[in-house]
Amino acid sequence: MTAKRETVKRDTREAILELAERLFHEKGFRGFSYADLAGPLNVKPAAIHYHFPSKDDLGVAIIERIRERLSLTAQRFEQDQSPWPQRLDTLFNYYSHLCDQHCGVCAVGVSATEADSLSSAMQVQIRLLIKEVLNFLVQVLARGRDAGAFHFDGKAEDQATWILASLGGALQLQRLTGMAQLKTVIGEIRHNLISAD
Amino acid sequence: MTAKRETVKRDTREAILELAERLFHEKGFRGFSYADLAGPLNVKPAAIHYHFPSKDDLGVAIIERIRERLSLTAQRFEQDQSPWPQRLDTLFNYYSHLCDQHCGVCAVGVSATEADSLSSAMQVQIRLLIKEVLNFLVQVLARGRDAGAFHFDGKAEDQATWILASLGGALQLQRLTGMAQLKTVIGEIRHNLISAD
DNA sequence: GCAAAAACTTACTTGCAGATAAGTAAAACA
DNA sequence: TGTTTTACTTATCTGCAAGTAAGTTTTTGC
Repeated sequence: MTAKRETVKRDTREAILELAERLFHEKGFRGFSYADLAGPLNVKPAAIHYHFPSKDDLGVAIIERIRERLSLTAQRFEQDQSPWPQRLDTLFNYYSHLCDQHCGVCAVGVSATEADSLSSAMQVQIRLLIKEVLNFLVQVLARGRDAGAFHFDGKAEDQATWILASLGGALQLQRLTGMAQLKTVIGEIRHNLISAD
Repeated sequence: MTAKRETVKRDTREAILELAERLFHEKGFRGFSYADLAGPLNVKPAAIHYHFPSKDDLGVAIIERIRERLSLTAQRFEQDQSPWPQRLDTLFNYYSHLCDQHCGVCAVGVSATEADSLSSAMQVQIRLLIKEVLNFLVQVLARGRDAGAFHFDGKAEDQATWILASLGGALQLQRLTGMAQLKTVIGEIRHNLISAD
C-alpha cells in the first residue's frame, strides 16, 4: 500500500498533465474541466488545483511540455545526424498519432479557435511553440534541400509555413469527416518535396 | 417610429445571425453567449431565444447560412462562365477576408476543436459544408486543369484536400502569430498550381 | 519518533451560461 | 375594431466550472 501510494504520488502531476494534454487535443482547452481530470485519476478536483492553482497554470504547463519534447527530439536528431527525410517523417508521425490515438486537433488549432479566452501567458507559450516548430521545419527543409534530399522553389520559411498549415488543417478535416485527409495531405507534401521542378 | 420599428423587426433575426457568425469565427461556438449577442443588438438574451430556442438551432443556422452563400456563389460562377483562376481567387479572398476583418478562424477550424460538444445536427451541417467546399474546389481544379489554367499531378480530389487544409491551417497560424502566413500559403498554392511539372 | 512540509479532501462561494415561463406591447389581419 | 400573432421583456431556475479556505492524512527529513 505504501509503495503503491508512493508511486501514485510521485507522478500525479505527470498523470494530470498527460490526461490534460489528451483532453486539450480532443476537446479544446475550454472543453474540459478539473472534474474531467479528477474523475479518471481518482482524485478530487481540488487536488488538481493543488498542482495547478489556476487553469492557466495548467494550460501553460501543457504547452511547455509539448515544447520540451520537441526540443529533445530536435536535439537527438542533431546528435544522431539523422537523415532529413526521417526527421520530416517524425513530424508527420506526430500528426498521424494525434489523429489515430485520440482523434484530436493540434495545439495550434485548439489555441487559434480559443485565442480570445486564453491568458497572455498561454498565448506566449503557443507563439513560442509555433516559432520552434517552424524553426525545426525550416532547418530540416533548408539543410535537406542543400543535401539533395528535398526539392522546392523559394524560401524554406515559406515552404515550412505551408507544410505546417497543411498538417494542422488536415487534422481538422479528418476530425470532422473521419476520412483519411491527413494521409492524403502528407502524400501530397511528400510528392511535392520529392518531384524535381 | 413605426417604420423604424418595422425595419428593426424585419431583420433582427438576420442581425443576430450576422453577429453570431462573426463571433463564431472570432471566439468559437462555445466562446460567445446569448448575452454577447444581445448586448450589441440592444435586446435582451431572451429575445435571441425567441428566434433560436436553443444554441444548437443558432449554430445550425450559422452553418446553413454559410452553405447558402457558397451555393449561390457557385451558381453565379456557372451562369457567368467565370474563368477558373477567378473562381479560385474568390475562395482565397474569402479566407483573406476572415483573416483581415474579424481575425477569425474558418468554420471548419472552430468545429474541429469543439467537435465533441457540438450537437449531431451541427456536425451534419459542418460535414455538408466541407463536402460542398471540397466539391466546389474539385470542380474548379479538375475543369481548370482540363482547360489548361492549372497544372498538378494526381487526383483533383487530393489537390483540393491539400488546398483546403492549407488555407484552414494558415488562418490559424496567422491568428496566433499575427504574421502574414495566409498570404504566404496562398502564394505557395498559386505557384504550385501554375508551375508546370 | 516527531515536527513540518507535501499531497491531498471536504465544503463552500461566486459567477455565468443556457433555458423557460409568464407577462406586455406592437403589427397584422379579418 | 378587435382579436390573434409576432416580437419581445422581466424574472427566475438550473447546472456547472473555477476557485478558495480549512481541515486531514501521508511522507519526508532531522
